[in-house]
Amino acid sequence: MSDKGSSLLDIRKMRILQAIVDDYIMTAAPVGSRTVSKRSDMGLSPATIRNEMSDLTELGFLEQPHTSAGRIPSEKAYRLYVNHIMDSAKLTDDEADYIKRHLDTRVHEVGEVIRQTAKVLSDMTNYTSMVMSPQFSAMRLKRISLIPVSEGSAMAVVVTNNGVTKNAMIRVPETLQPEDLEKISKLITAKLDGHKLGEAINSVLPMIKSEVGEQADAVCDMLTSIEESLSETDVEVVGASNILDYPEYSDASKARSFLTEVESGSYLQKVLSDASDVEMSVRIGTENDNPDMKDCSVITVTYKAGGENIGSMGVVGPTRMDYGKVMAILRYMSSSLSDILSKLIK
Amino acid sequence: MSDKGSSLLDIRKMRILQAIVDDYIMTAAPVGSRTVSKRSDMGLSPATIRNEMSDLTELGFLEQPHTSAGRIPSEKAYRLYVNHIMDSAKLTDDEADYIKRHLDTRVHEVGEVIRQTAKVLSDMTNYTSMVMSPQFSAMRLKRISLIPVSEGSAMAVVVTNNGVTKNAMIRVPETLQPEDLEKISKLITAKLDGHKLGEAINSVLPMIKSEVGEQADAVCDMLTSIEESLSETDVEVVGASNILDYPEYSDASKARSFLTEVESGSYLQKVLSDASDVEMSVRIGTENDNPDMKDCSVITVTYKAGGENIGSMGVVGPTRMDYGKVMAILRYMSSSLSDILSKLIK
DNA sequence: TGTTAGCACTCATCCCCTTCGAGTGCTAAC
DNA sequence: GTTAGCACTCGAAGGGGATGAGTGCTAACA
Repeated sequence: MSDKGSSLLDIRKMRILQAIVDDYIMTAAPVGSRTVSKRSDMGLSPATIRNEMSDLTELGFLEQPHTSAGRIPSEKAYRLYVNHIMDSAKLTDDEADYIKRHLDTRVHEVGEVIRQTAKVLSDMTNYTSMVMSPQFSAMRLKRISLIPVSEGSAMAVVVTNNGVTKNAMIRVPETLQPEDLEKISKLITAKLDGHKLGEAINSVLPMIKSEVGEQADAVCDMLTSIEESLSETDVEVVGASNILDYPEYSDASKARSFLTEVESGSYLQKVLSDASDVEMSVRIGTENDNPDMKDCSVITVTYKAGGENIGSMGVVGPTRMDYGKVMAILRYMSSSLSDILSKLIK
Repeated sequence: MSDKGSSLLDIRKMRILQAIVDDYIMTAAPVGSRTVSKRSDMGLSPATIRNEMSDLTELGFLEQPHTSAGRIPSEKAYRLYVNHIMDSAKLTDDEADYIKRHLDTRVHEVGEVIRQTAKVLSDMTNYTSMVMSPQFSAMRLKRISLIPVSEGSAMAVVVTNNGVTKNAMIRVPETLQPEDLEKISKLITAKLDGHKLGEAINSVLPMIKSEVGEQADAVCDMLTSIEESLSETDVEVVGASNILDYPEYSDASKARSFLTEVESGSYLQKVLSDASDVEMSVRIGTENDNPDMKDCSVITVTYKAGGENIGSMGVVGPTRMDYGKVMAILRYMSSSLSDILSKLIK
């Protein structure tokens, strides 16, 4: 049996597989030949479907929980479904409306927008949503202000040229006076203006050094720890408890390990970071290299501001996820968020 | 039968009740007379215990799931237990050690300390923990810096005299230039220095007004929205999924409503705010005026800095909670956190 | 040669029934 | 007042059918 790539199933098998996946996504119950025969309007008898399903099982697209149950899709099936089969759903007018109404464009702070986005995403999909805040590494700086907090520590407020801000507590030499910090702020703001922080450290720092004289080392340390702080990305996760609505997580220990993993956030953060350059990515089941997520799928999209990718967001749910709907929602949300941010941060 | 206040059970009933509550807290299973007779070294036969248990049931301290099961404590019993019966446990050396090792005193940022505290609290108790960040209303200001972000918006960084910081994005008139903001920052910092923000708005504002002339209204608006932002208290919640370890939450829908409530955070925030003046408070079951929390108990303590209460933290778990241990841990953590903050923010 | 009806077979689920045992409440004796 | 004894209760656990959804195979059909 020659397997010239999994996409080369004949049309009929494709349609049967689609019917099975669609049904299983809705019901979470193994799908039998009779059901397929009735639901897919192909005019084939259950017996014929059975033969095809048997083939599909042999090819690894279907699995049988036990002899006399129906079939459930394998990961391979979901992969094929996502890549080649599924109807790429359009949002209904109601759904688009809902998003428009709940993403309040009057909000004027980036963090608030991020939180709203996560909330809407989770409410609409009924899965767990996550939204990464815009990444600084891609943005150009406008200003860095050092504000004295106590002897030996200061808060650095970094503002980008598109109006996103972030703060970092840093240590400063105790000898530095508030006025010194103000001077340094002005100096590094003048020098860094328009650069990205990462490159600034290398190319601009030497120039700064020559001007600050004895405080050169201190300034260098400060910039380094600012850069460190800024490279930490915040992720807003909402709706983790939605997972309990799905029967595959009715087992408390499975739910527990999912929720613990989500609460720690480290894996999700990694996925979002990794996905920050592909427009849309889908990880199905064990494609997540994390055993706690082996029964989950994670779908991410990037969002932009000023034509550049500056962050990503996504949805986590059971592998039996409504891929079409979620992908449609994510696409729409991505462009909504990009619009809002572009306006917000000009 | 005269009931002169629930605390007036005779000694023997108290000890029996204690044995039952202790056992039930450990096992989550109804406790029978034989068990009590064996475990409590009172040298009484099961039959005698049965008579007492019957009385305790009549008095409302015990409940019977069904005729042939043992008894479980009622809320009233937990209340009595907490108020009058339980041994106020001491931490073991191991536990105290664990806290010392994991509350890193070298951390120099308040938010980080809060997060660590919540993590340790949840890890040690295996319940859900929550820690409120220090409240600004009680603290005196040292500095307010306005940093231009984009036309029409600025970030206000507020620093208290004990080194706690918080930021707020605010709108500013588009006509204001960066230099104006700098001037205003210096002015309000000079005037507000040492005052609490709330009182400052009323007493200091008039003075400021006279000095800023035409910008008086703008400054007033700015201060008002800063005050608004600062009065929002952040709560760090950790370990929500721990609840799934307890059999009383093996029912998915119960777990779901608990987790949803916790995720929203609004009730917990309310509890922490309400509890901010009593050293330790315990809410058992329906004493929480929130139906989703009717099977939970919430214990809170306050923490201090510079001798003043500036925040609170707590633990949420099933009513069958290890009150003695949790209260001991909270007491210890409260003083640890107070110490750390007092040092950190001098 | 692909499609279909027919049929025996499998196996999880449901329901009923029994058994088991932990626990109670009552009574009578110590 | 305390305790042993005993009948009674009732949930939990376990053991069959009965049910029915679904399969795979075979033989007939177009």
